Amino acid sequence: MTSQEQSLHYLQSLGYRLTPQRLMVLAIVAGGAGHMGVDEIHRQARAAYPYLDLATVYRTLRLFKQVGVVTEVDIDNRLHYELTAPGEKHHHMVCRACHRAINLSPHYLEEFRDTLMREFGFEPDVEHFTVAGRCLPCREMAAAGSGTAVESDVADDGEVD
Amino acid sequence: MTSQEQSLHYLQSLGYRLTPQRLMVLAIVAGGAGHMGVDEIHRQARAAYPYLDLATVYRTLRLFKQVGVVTEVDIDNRLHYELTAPGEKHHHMVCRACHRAINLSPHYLEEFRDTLMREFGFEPDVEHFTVAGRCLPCREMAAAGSGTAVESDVADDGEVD
DNA sequence: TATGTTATCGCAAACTTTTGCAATAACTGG
DNA sequence: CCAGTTATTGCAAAAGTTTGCGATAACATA
Repeated sequence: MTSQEQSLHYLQSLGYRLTPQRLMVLAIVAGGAGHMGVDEIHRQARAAYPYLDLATVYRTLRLFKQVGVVTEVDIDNRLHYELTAPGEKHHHMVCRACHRAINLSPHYLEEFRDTLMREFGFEPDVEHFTVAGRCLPCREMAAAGSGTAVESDVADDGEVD
Repeated sequence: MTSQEQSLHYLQSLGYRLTPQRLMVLAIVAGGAGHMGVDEIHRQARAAYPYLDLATVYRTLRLFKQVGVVTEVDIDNRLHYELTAPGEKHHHMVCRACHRAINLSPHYLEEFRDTLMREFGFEPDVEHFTVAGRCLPCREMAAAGSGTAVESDVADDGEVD
């Protein structure tokens, strides 16, 4: 059985119902390469199933995230989702200049997690983790010229309002 | 000169203008104990200056954060701000069950930051950092009974929709 | 297969945060 | 102290996300 079918089975075992909307959203997220924006998921889903509401897409993705089927990434204040690949789990570093997301192996977080557990009894959600910052290309660009490693829209730092 | 006056001076030195709105917001955030929600800041500000718009509050706080005057904390999907205490800088652990924020010394992040810089050239924003997770009281409560260490509203995990 | 229970959906509206724009006010130089 | 420049404001509206609610459909049981 495919990993999609496994996910659906798992949902059902938790008492959630299998609906065409959920199948649809799962298929689309599984089909897309990398993290997809919510609106893109919605647009694709509506192509096949025109009545599917945006709110349903949000609710479905939130559920999928909760049970670990997808991973949520906040990119420039917008939610994005990707299929959780069990076994190749990873975290994200999101550049605040170019908004690209770079994968990060869980290895880099294990020690941090252990420390928090030991010192505070605080159990961090490290099943997924996003760090904001500045990526290498953008930092070099900033050092040299005016700010971003990609040509797209970017609110650079020095500006006023 | 007080730390508030220093902040204002600093803003001016960066070319930003000193407006009554900015003074007001700064005074309120400085006066409040701990992190304050945006609406609470707005409410208090309007008591003394009724025309102050919510958008201005958001813009002002974003500016303050950008220049390092305040620290932003995301608590349960809502922005909160507190005065940045230079010298006693700290990060936050936010419990996803009770939504309380626990302070975290920067010490715990230095090594993580160094690793990311060394391995990826990625410079994480560790001037402020928020980790989501579950605090000790909530975890104990969950192990025993129904989920949260405080009586307030909480979306517990097991529920559906 | 028919029936009951209730999770889920679609819709509309709320909520939080951001943005465009014209009017205003803070700073600058004379 | 006055006039010019332009950052900042208030307002209105957009954008992204969440929520309430009645209707519907998925699952369980008989």
